[in-house]
Amino acid sequence: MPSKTVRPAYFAALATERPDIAMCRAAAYLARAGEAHATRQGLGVGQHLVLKMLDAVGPCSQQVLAEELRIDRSVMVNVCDDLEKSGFVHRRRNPDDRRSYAVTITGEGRERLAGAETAVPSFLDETFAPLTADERAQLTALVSKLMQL
Amino acid sequence: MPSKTVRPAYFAALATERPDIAMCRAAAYLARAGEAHATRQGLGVGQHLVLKMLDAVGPCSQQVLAEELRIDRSVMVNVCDDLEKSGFVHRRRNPDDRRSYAVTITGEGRERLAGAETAVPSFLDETFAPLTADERAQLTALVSKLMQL
DNA sequence: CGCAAACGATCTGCTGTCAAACAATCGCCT
DNA sequence: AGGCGATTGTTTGACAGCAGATCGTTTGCG
Repeated sequence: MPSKTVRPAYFAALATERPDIAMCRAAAYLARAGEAHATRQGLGVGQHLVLKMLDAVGPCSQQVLAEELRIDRSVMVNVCDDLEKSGFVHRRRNPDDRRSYAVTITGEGRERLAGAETAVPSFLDETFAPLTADERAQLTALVSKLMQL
Repeated sequence: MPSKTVRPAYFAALATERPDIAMCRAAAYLARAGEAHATRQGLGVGQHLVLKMLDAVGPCSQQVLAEELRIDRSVMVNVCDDLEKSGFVHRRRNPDDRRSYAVTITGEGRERLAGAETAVPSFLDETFAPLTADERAQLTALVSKLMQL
């Protein structure tokens, strides 16, 4: 989208000097786009990620979900509450350690996840449109290395 | 920092599949590090950026500062308030357009900025330690292109 | 067995950000 | 001239994220 004003464009200079600021601003843009896409789909970003992880690795405690998805515990509570209210997961006590829940995805949850997943590629194509597939892969690799994965 | 548990490490897989999520998590890490560094220096991140831009391009309205630095207008109000209270900037009405301010950096503000700037390189070296200088430049270039700068 | 420490889930309070509304001012248009 | 939409700075309300305390449960250790 072209900018209507031909201002000094100081931000470009700042971005080259402060990669941390540039990353934060880019992430804010991505977060807004993702949130908008998620609400269009009627499924929150966190909810989507939880369903996706449960489908991939099986039942988990909220603790593991929170740590692995980098979502705060106290936020995970509400995410799982909403998912349970919608019937996409069910929580029952882990018989081996009754302190923890075994959060499990339901059949209905799998269907919901499948529907949401089909919309992801086009969303990524839109939001990462300025980058080629190769550049996108480079970016992913660099970010992963930054976080020491 | 090594992780104490050798869990499935699902996040690494998620990061390769969802670059948007990976970017958001990395940016959150950077934001936390930057905020911690800023409070150590006693100058907020936004305040630092405003001083830096004023020093680079001269007096600006809060609107221009907000748009260029990607800070919300209603946040910029408090940032400029604090800077003015500290004596680092002064606001006077623009005589040509009395709706807007001409926010100007003071001599004291320049001194404060210079002190804060000297601490930036070491901060960047710490937070971007996993990346080489070349990779850091690649990352910056990719992020800039993503935001179409 | 009894008790202290640790852990998982939840709740509460605080902080920061953003959207929407509002007053003052400007530019435009007839 | 005058009216009306747009812009600038500000205030307010809502909401997400996070730190810390709480409650129930389990584990370890004498």
